[in-house]
Amino acid sequence: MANKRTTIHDIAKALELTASTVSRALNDHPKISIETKEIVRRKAKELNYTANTLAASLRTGKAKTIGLIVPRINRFFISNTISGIESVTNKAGYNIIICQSEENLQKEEQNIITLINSRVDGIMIAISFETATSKHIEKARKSGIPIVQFDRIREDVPVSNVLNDNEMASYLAVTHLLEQGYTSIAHFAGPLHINIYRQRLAGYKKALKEHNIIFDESLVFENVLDKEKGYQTTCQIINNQLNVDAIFSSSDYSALGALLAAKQLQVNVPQQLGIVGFANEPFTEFVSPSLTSINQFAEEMGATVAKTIIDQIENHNEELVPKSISIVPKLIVRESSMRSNKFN
Amino acid sequence: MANKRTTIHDIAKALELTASTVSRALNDHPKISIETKEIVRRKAKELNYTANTLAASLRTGKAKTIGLIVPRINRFFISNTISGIESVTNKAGYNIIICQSEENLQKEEQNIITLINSRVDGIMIAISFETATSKHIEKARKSGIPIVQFDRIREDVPVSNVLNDNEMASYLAVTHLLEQGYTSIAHFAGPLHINIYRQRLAGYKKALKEHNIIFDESLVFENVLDKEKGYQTTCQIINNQLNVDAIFSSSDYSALGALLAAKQLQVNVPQQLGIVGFANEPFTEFVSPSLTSINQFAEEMGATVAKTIIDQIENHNEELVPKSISIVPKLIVRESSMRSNKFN
DNA sequence: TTGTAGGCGTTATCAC
DNA sequence: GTGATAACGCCTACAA
Repeated sequence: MANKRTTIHDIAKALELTASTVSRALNDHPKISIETKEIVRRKAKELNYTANTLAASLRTGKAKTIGLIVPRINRFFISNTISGIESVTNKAGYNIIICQSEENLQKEEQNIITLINSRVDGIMIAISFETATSKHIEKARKSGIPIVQFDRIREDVPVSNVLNDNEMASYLAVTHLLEQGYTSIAHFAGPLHINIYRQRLAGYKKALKEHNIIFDESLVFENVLDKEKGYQTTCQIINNQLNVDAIFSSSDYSALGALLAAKQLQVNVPQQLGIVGFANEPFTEFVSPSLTSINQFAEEMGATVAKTIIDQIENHNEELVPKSISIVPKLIVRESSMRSNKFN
Repeated sequence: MANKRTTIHDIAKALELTASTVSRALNDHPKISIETKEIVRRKAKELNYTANTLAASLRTGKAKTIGLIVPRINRFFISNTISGIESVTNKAGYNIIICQSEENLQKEEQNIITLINSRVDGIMIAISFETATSKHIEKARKSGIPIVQFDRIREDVPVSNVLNDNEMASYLAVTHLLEQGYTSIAHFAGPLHINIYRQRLAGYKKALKEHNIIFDESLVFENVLDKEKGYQTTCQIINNQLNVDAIFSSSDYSALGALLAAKQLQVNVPQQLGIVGFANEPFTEFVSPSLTSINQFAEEMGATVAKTIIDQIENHNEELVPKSISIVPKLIVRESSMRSNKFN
């Protein structure tokens, strides 16, 4: 086993050169002769030299590493976003260090500290459900480290964001339901202290308003994001004979729960109940009836996030103006909301 | 903006101490008085000090960082594995740097170099489809860096592995089909130069043998892993009237393709055709009929991978004996393979 | 075109 | 219990 790794000094010694020359040769410095570069490279390979990025980073102050904080890695949307991020960062020569907050504020705060200690060149973050403060992000920002927020963000932190246009997405979804002849649309919302769920609600309201339908608060069910909640809430709606002929859900999972409840209670989807979910999870295509949903272009979002932070890192204008980049999601119409086909 | 970050020297100066003392105080060194520790900590907080892990790593030779190479992050099984890994590494104070090989050998080789340059303390890897050589992994291993392979591995590299017991899983699945009265079972395999697909085939053969069914090579379809391939292959099987009454697939996606083909060609599942997939993707539960599959306990696998590499890093016995850890997956029986209920 | 010297921020090893 | 000093491996003025 190689007890000690070869350094540029070893190469220098073997070649009767100095470490500086070796360093420059390896970095393809213009003022080093081609021959020197050649022999240095050859020797490096021969001695199994591998550069020590750590030392270089310490010296240059640039770690060529970007931190990423997400609530959970194993979510369809998130993992696809990460995939998009990695593709871009990798090409640009950056590593990414990934942390999960596990929807926990304390872990998120700890993650930020860890990343700062690792001297990452920037931080990309999607906040946890619990994150109802901006202190930790502000602290990082004030320390001068580039930050980009995405998807779930704190709107009071003046940094660049990459977001889906959630309001537009909802608007499209609800408009679609209205055009299909549904008139009394319930909404399954998430926690409304999180931007994305607030925006989805806003789009829902906007579409209603445009169709002169009065917003009925009792049709908004907060915190209905998983299958069970969706199932229970839908059972309630049906059993209590609430006047509801469609559901627009902020989550495909609760939409699925709605579907299962309807099936069980013999309510026909889409005839008696239209359903639209959110996120275009893979299963939406395969359930029966297939589930109308919103495709969020996660990989593209990830790529945009990565490009934004890299741009910020490399063109570090002191007076950086935060950008807000919006990606327009797409409504994917499927069976669960297609009533008109059969009627018209 | 903080032009320069505070260092232990700044703290030392402010307190009329030396950097060594500050360093020791911050690291809770036993020989530093409690009072000193207190004032140092206070001052550190006051000056917004954040430790520079880079410098410490350079000095100690330990980066407290582990590299992870996977084919793609955005796969259900992989992202869940990563989640399990992160939970463990985080708790143990390690960062993880994630790279995607994108099923590409060249990228995988590059990833290894990058990780070595970053002086990671260890590497966890699941190889790409293209990886038909072990050179790059061997090179890393010989350089003395701890490596753990998982899921998709090169069997000729003498390092520790964490694997699903794919053979057992297949065996369970096929035995289940046989017990349901299916007698002529086709197998959708993956590329057979990859261990997991070879093992799945082996389990398939073993179950057949035990039931005295002669293995028929023409019923094994290699490289049928996605929905389209599954669909096409199943259409072929049905249209050519091959004598097949069940399909055991190495992938839920091709199993889904089989399901769709059967539906379209009016072949009843499970009565005329039993189907079992692999991986227990979320959609398997929701398609109709629901799909029998194999649950792989990805998070647990990830946790095991992380524990294994950390153990190896921290108890670095020169003569380390590679371990092979096997996790037994679970057969999840659903509608697509339950014929007996209706017959018996 | 190459060499010299110094420092990035820590920590380890001696001293005292 | 604390201080002085050197070293981890690399990069970069500045000098030659």
